[in-house]
Amino acid sequence: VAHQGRVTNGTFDVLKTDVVDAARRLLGSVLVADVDGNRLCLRIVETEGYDQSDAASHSYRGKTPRTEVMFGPAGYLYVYFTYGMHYCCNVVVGEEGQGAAVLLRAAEPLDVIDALSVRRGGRSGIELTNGPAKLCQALGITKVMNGHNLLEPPLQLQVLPQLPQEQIVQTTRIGIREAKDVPWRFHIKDNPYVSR
DNA sequence: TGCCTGATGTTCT
DNA sequence: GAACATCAGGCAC
Repeated sequence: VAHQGRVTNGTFDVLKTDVVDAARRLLGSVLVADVDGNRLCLRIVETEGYDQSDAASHSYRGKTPRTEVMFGPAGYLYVYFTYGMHYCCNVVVGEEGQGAAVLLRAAEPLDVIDALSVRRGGRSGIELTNGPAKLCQALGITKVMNGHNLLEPPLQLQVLPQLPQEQIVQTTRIGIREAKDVPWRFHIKDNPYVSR
């Protein structure tokens, strides 16, 4: 993996697939984040898929200024602001114009970096990154990162080979009102950083 | 351990 | 004006 070294992603062609497949593919993949001068790797352990056919998705009612990035090419970051105080981030997937993205709900830090704890108000352990807004706060992701190309610093994505099926748990999504029964949440089995 | 609520601003009806 | 892809702290059990 890109530990301390160079990230070697050519393209995100592997993400030009349906949202469920992409959400599974992103589990176990690695984020490489530059936080206060440190290069830090995190393993994605929980994802949720959203696409235009889906009443819970921001893209459901078509392209707006807010959702424009969702309709762009795969491999870009879609960041939205919610509940008046939190940011959440998604990886755009599928073909351009499709309006599909995968919410990153939790990740497991592979490096111990104090900067993460500082950004999270002195918290530690699973509390650093076990939720979508916590993850954004820990990594310093805000609206200025909306539309960021994930091939480039300060936040890069390395898509790794898909995990074996027996390590993946599939459930309904969390914290939504519409389309509650759509089972497009995925997480790594028994990983402590998974929310709930 | 689990429910309830306040914080706080953008988007949509 | 209401809803919202959330979180943290408080209180009851």
